[in-house]
Amino acid sequence: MTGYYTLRETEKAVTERLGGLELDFGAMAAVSNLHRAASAVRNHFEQSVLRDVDLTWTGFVVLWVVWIWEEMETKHVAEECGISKGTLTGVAKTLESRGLLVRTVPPDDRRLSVLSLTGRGRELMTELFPRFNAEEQFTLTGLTDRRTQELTRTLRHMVKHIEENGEEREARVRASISDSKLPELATGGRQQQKPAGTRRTDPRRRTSPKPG
Amino acid sequence: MTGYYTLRETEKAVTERLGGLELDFGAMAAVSNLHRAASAVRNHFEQSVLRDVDLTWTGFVVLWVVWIWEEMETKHVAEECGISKGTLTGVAKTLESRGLLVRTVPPDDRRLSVLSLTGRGRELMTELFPRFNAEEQFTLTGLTDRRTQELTRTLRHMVKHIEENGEEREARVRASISDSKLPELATGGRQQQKPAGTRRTDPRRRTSPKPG
DNA sequence: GCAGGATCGTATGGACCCAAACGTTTTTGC
DNA sequence: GCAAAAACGTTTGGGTCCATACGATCCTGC
Repeated sequence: MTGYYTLRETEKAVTERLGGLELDFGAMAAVSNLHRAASAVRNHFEQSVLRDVDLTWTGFVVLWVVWIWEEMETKHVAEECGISKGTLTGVAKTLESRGLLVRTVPPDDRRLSVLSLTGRGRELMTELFPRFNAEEQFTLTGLTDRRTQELTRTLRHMVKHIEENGEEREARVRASISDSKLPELATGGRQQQKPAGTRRTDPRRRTSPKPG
Repeated sequence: MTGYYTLRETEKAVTERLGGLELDFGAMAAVSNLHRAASAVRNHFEQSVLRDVDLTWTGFVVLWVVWIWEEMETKHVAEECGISKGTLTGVAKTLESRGLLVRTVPPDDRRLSVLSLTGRGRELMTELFPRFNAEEQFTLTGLTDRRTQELTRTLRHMVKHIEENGEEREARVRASISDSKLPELATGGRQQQKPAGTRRTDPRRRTSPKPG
């Protein structure tokens, strides 16, 4: 039903492939199912509430954030939506062309750009969001309130941990990898020659979309 | 630290925006954190183990699936990876050009295309995957085995429910929406005029990546 | 045998997505 | 005051991603 192969078959195949190496299959299953579930949920929204209003997932999330906060600088919108500011530029342009959102430049700081919904944008969200929320409930059908809360708590824990310790960990991991033979293995010798020298300013996007 | 606004502020703002409407904030928080966590985890992998071997998330998942199953028809690879077959064509081409994977056409059915890793592809995964698994563990730091298992169980439950009931639900939701004023609202009157007539064959991608 | 249909992988177009580079505007240091 | 630095949104280039529309190949019924 779900996958082409069962869990047990997969684990067996992985074990064969990795022989004696010590692997944490529990962590593997958890992380794997995290992406599986997120993908299934997102797909469900795209195929139900979003499809006939012709909104992408990202477009909807942007509308949602701007709707909730009335108006917001693009930088913060990108952070809240979990996308890069460069991506947001394009998405906002699309939504603006459809008359759902406007961009304004505040006179006191003309570097900024502030997003806000149009009347029709607000009307759309007022009509759309309750349906969206109903599908959120649908995706959790069969779970008790207690289990849903436990799920939320666990996920929050992961997010917090990664946000607090991820950057340091990433640096360490990358250092270890660059000392290994992995890079040449991956590219086949012909190096990618990244300029790497001049880092400008703002890096790294936020980890995620929507509220807390 | 984490977001620009706190959870409580967000809920307050949502409540203001939706006044008396009945919303399930618990479901909202769970679904929201699901995406937040998935995004944080994926981002962590991209910035740690994948970055200096110059693999995208999707590229890695494709390699992983092909690695585990030795060789596999592209259709099934796409399903297992949670991407469309059209997307896979491009990704496979990229990986092939880097000498990590090869495509072969079986003589008995020349419509098919079968993927398998090259020697270097296998070597890469043997070296890379244990590091990947270590980061999976890292993302779950601080959770007991019991909580991790509970997380997995809950997520599996969601995936299963959506896979079994999603399609029907989506049809119902879309019917309800097309009876409402939402479509015109969203597009501003000027209809999108989708051809809509000729549905060919295979629709709908699989919901997810990686094992069970 | 041989049309018609089903199913395969691929090509295309448009949206998304990030990293990096860029130009403008504001802030900082002196 | 005024250059240098910082911060902003946007642009660009390359890759992913889906839906759709193919062309090619198998399969089916007659």
